[in-house]
Amino acid sequence: MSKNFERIYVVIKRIPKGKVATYGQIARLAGLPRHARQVGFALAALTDGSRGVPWQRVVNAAGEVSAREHPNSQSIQRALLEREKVRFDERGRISLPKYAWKRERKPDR
DNA sequence: CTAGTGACTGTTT
DNA sequence: AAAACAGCCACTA
Repeated sequence: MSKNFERIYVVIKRIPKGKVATYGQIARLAGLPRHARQVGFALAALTDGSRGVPWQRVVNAAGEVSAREHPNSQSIQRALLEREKVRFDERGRISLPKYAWKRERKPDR
C-alpha cells in the first residue's frame, strides 16, 4: 500500500458528515497538488479493509458523483449522501456552494 | 524502460 | 451553459 494512498484516506476521513469535498481539494489537503486523479485511483483501490473511509463524500468538481466501472455503487453513494442530508437536484448534482467542505488548509495548522 | 489508463481539473471552444 | 481539449502523474503490464 502506497504512502500517498494513506495520506489521501486520512484527509477523506476528516470530511465532516453532511459535507462533500472534490478530488482536487483532497489532493491539495493531502499535500499532493495536481493528484486529483490519483485520489480517484486510491478510492478505486478501496476495499473492505478501508471501511473507515467515507468515500461517498468525494465528488468531482462539477458537484456530481463520478462515473466508474461498477455503476451500481454510484447509486449506493448517492443513497449514503442523501442519508447525510445532502440533497441532489433534478439533474443529479449537488449544490457545491452549499455542501462543499470549506476547509482549505493542511491538518497541521 | 515505454506505453496505456484513469472515482480529475482548468481552459478554451 | 455544455462539450471538447489538454495537462496531469502514480500505477500496471
